[in-house]
Amino acid sequence: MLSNACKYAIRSVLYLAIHSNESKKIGVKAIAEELETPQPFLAKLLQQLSRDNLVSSTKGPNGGFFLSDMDKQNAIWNVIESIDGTDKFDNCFLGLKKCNGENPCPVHFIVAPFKETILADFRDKTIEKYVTSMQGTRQVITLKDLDKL
Amino acid sequence: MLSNACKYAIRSVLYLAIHSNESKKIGVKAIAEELETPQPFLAKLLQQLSRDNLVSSTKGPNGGFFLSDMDKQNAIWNVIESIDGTDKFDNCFLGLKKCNGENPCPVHFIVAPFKETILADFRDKTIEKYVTSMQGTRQVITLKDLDKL
DNA sequence: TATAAAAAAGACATCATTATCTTTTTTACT
DNA sequence: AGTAAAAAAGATAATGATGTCTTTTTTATA
Repeated sequence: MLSNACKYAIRSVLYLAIHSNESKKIGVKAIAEELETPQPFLAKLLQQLSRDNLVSSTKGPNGGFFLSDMDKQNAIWNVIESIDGTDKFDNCFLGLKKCNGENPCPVHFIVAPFKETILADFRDKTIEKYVTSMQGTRQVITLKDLDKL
Repeated sequence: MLSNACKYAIRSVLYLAIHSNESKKIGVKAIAEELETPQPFLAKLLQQLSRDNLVSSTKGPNGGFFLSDMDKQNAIWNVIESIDGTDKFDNCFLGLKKCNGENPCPVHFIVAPFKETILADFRDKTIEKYVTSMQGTRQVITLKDLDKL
């Protein structure tokens, strides 16, 4: 569904939302170690997110990445747009060019409700809200890739 | 979600389920033209499906591919196993190695119900039943890739 | 001002997917 | 038997995703 790149990016954004702020910036190295993702690859992704104003950054000593309060008003959807593009969410599960309620593929009505649900979540729920609901449960730990628990 | 290869394969199987039988075999060329997929690539996929006994074939003049009644008792799931493998269905949407109800990623409870639904459909509904429900509506036409309608 | 730390940028390497092309095997039919 | 049609198999090519390495730019601070 999502590329590795996009998964890394989403997890980074959520990680930064939880652990960083204007006065506590975090470097690529630390983020990559924490999320257990390839460091130079993640650097590219953070650059891209930075270009699209989804994460903030400062260069130089004590520099790093962080999420401003404004950044936290973005949605996961914006991250997906930035890294993968969102075309795939429009596409038919079986790859048909014209597939819709009028002219459905054999799995259309199985897949369509899910798309609605997940798209609504990704589009409408801000990063900030994600953090809130993560802190409600103990989901914070699960941003890591590994099974260290 | 599914690779192109797998989408082509599923559509081919459904196409054969509708249009072929023991005494009406169809060649790769015709299938590829009908579904508008790359012909030599589709040939590879049909070979793979044939090795896994998901489609039947005979060589030589008047040979071709077809679905026997037994073949029609398979599920879409078997096609996915054959072409893509089904690992991706076990994996977390955000790529976390340990993600489950006990230890959920931030989107776990959004994604999990869908997985159940679609997996049940893919695993338990036979090709034959797919054909029946396709013929109930007019979904047959939508196996094509293009918007000719 | 010099230095070092950090992101930004660009070039390169690797791998899987997608796709094509060629040769071989099988088999019906003349 | 010979031929032609079709799948099966194998080798090769093109592309995009993934990942690494090196250089440049920016900036805090000694």
